[in-house]
Amino acid sequence: MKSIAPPAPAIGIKDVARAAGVAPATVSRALGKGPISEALRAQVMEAVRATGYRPNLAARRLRSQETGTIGLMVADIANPFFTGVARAVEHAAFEAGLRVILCDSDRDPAREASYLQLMQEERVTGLIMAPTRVTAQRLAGLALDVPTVLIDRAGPPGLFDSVLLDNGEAAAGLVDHLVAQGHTRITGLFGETSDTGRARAEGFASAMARHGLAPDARFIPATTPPTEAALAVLREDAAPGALLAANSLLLLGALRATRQAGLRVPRDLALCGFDNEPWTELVEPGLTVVEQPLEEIGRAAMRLLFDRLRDPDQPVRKLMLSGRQVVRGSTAAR
Amino acid sequence: MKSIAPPAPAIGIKDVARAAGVAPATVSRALGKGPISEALRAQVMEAVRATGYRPNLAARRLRSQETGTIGLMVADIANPFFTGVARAVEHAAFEAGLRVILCDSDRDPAREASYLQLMQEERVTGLIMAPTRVTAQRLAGLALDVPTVLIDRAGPPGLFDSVLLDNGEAAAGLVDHLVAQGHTRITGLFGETSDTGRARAEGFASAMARHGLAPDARFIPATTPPTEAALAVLREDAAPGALLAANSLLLLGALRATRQAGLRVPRDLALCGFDNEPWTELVEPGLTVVEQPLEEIGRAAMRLLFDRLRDPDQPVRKLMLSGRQVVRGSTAAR
DNA sequence: CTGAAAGCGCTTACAG
DNA sequence: CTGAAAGCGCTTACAG
Repeated sequence: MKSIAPPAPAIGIKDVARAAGVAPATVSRALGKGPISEALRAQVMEAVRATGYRPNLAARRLRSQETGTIGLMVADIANPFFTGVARAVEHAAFEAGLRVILCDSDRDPAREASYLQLMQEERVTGLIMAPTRVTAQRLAGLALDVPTVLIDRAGPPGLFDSVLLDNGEAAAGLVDHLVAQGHTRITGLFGETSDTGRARAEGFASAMARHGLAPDARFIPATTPPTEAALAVLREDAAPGALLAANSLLLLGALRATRQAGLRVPRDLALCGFDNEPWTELVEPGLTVVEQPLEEIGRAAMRLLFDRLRDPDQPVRKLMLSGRQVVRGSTAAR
Repeated sequence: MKSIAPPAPAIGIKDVARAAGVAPATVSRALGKGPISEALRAQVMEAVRATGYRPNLAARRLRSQETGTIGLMVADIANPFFTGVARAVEHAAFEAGLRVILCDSDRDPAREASYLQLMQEERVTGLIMAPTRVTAQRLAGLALDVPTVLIDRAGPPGLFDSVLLDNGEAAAGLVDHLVAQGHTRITGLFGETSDTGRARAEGFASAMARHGLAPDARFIPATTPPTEAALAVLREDAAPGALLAANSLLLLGALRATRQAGLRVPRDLALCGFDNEPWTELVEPGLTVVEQPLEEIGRAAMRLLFDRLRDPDQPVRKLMLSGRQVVRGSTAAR
């Protein structure tokens, strides 16, 4: 039995040129932006159709030295934050006629290094990346010769364009809201090894101070199960009246802890935190959260990248976007 | 002020060859798999290090006619189903030394067509794709000359390798479970325009018949808000004792409907459906669902693709994976 | 095992 | 506006 698919006839620009009765260069011009008469262009396009020609992007890239490709490196594509950003980046890229190579680092610095190497071999037009803390620090000494925009973490000061949530402002906003609801004993739960956690803790502390309250910030090691961490706090003698969880894992842990402790929200304890994930609306009562503008973060990253490509020498920019406070039942006045 | 980054020195294989005192071909062999003495290889590697050389993948691809690239086309990367599959595909690709180009079709046939064209111009090694129904039908006449594996939808019979959940079996399993809990009046909610919905409806109907029960299957148009659709059913005179929702949107709608109707789950109504999304565990009571093996779907798709590349003439395969039933409070016996 | 030469499929100065 | 020629940076027969 013969193979159905022949071993690829491989139609090239020369075949099209022959079919159209023109030079290969003319075909290239008809397909691209080169100067060409309308008559010849139509003639060429017809030949393209007749031959079923498809440009070979590898050849085009090698010759033109432009890849039209964006690298997108995230820590975990299954995380809704990165998924949302990735979606926006992909869409912006499509509209700009660019391809995106997806790199999921899995929060593994070795994978990040490997992918960084790949991005350079790909000669990507630009890179949008959410580095781990480890890689972010290494970035300074890496001599990355790819225009890069960092998301979620700014990296070494002054070296990379970046876009991130205004974490301090967002945490402060949550404090303001809790205080407005009559709370004074507020405990904040923050990721210990997270830059983002630090930034949120600072906003938390300064807002508490502004209200003349004592900030009770707890830094939770990544190794401690969030539910246990929250439970420990709730069982202290001077248990808080409100809990602010600095990321969705901690918020989920806090919620589970309230259930295990038999506390009613918001009656016994107010609860709020970060990231407007679907489940935060569906639990009863719904949880008050700060929503990150995922779409806008992705689009802004692309915008910064394009600006950088246009003018490589412009000053480095750090774009801070405001979160949106979504108030739900978990912080209702008692 | 001068630019910090010089206009790219562009170190090529010839520069490395000169530094190592060998021919360019030798450098190529040292970097690749060509036969070479250990001494020369070491010599070359040292020169590579010294010069900071990075291979140009566009050139390598053009010459070798191998791109080492996988196209991944999903309907919506923000959908947890596709996110999970994408993650698995990305990881499998990384391990195999392949890159993945992410294509989010946004369920838009025009975008799909555009991306399909791109994949061919990229000369991707293979394509893994979740087509819309429209594109799935067109696929037969498209003369796609890229090895392709379909996910989530099998497409034209016998044309493409595919991997999907055994939807009929999964729906039947849910029916069996409900019946075991004592239910007889079971209504199924299915997406009207969805192939997946059809397959689940068939499993639903045959399982009901097997139990000697009358199947009450409702096909909900995509234009009808899920909550309203479910509410309408719950307000009928002969309201069901159990609801089976064939996708997570319908399940969410059903949940909201029970709340709006003031029904208690599972006391007044049992509820179950598809996709083990985080919120299904967090609502009270937790919802009984069928979990799709996302990781395995992605890995299996890659496996089918590799097999196809190895042997292009082997028969087309349709791989059906079993879902996992996650039983929670929403279907507890009353 | 090693080198010199050809060529992958395009685009782009260079002439006309 | 059009064509002939060169060359992007590699890999791979082809000799030796």
